[in-house]
Amino acid sequence: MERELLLLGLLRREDMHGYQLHEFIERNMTSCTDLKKPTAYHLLEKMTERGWLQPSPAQAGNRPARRVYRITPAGEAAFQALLRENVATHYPAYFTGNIGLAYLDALPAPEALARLRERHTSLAAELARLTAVPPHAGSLQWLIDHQRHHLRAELDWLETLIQHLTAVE
Amino acid sequence: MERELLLLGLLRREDMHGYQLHEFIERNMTSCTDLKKPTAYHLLEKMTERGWLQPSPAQAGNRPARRVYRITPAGEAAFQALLRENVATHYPAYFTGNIGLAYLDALPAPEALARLRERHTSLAAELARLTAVPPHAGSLQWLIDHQRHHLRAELDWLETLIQHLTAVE
DNA sequence: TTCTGAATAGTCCAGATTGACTATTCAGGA
DNA sequence: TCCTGAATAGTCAATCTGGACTATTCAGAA
Repeated sequence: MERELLLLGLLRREDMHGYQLHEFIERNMTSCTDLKKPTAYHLLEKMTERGWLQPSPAQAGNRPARRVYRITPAGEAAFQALLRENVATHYPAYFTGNIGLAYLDALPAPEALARLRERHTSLAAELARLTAVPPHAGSLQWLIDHQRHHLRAELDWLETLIQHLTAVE
Repeated sequence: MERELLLLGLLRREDMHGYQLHEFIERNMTSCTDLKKPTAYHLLEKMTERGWLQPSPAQAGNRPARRVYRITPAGEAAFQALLRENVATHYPAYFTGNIGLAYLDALPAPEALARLRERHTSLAAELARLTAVPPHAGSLQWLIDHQRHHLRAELDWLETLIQHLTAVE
């Protein structure tokens, strides 16, 4: 559902073909979703069947023909509805990485600490990488700001956890 | 992969059947994953085929026989490996709800604000609900602490966003 | 005692997802 | 010019996922 909103929103700004869409999402929207290429193509086909998109073959140079999608009025209507829903709702995020925390007591304390420090390192690196990104234009910047805020909070929490575990030895 | 860690970890503490496992996960681990019942059964079957679990039919009262799973030594080995990996790694969380934020400029500013306030309300309610939960025993408490910390950060961020948008009118 | 709705236990199958693959184009080096 | 590896564009088959379903048990109301 939200992946459809994502694709519609991009097509609203500009006609694009599948590869292009996937490329953009992978480069700029990794904090929202992890959309694989075949899934993107599948979604585009589905939305075309529904009449939300109008594909047209396009030739560029002598590359093989690509299917370029344009959003239809029905697609725009769907976008509007999905957007309103999305903005008004709080969607939970799932923390796969916390499953291990639930079983932390199965690990010898020193090893647990060592591994958590490893996690801390990659998390800090990720945050540093993100902080180095030059400011983007438009609403996309909110995504980066949010991600930064979120990673900062994760790092804080991880540090508290490590401190706690260190205290107990 | 992480869902397997989750199931193995529970079966390590106690033999259980599918319904029981799913029930527990739904009640206590919603912050880590959203594991549907049929998926849980599917995973249990797969792990059994791999030799990680040993199912045995169990009769309780005159209920229909249930398949009760016990973790095998191979399963314990898999658990250890998965746990170490999980603890040492930072897994990104995906914020489906931010897709809409990327397209916020497609909404009239007053409406965007109204909808974000709606989101704020449900987020605050969720946090309040969580804060009311009495402390749990053992490592599971980390999950609750983390979730609380995370929701607090989300709420802070949402408030900043709303303020920003209000300032621009 | 009988009935009803909730809880328990699990399954089916339609549809979503993705790892791995094909095939073409293109830039640059030898 | 020819070759190689990266980028472009998309597809296939196998697996994973979950909405909707069946069926039994149980507690309490009538």
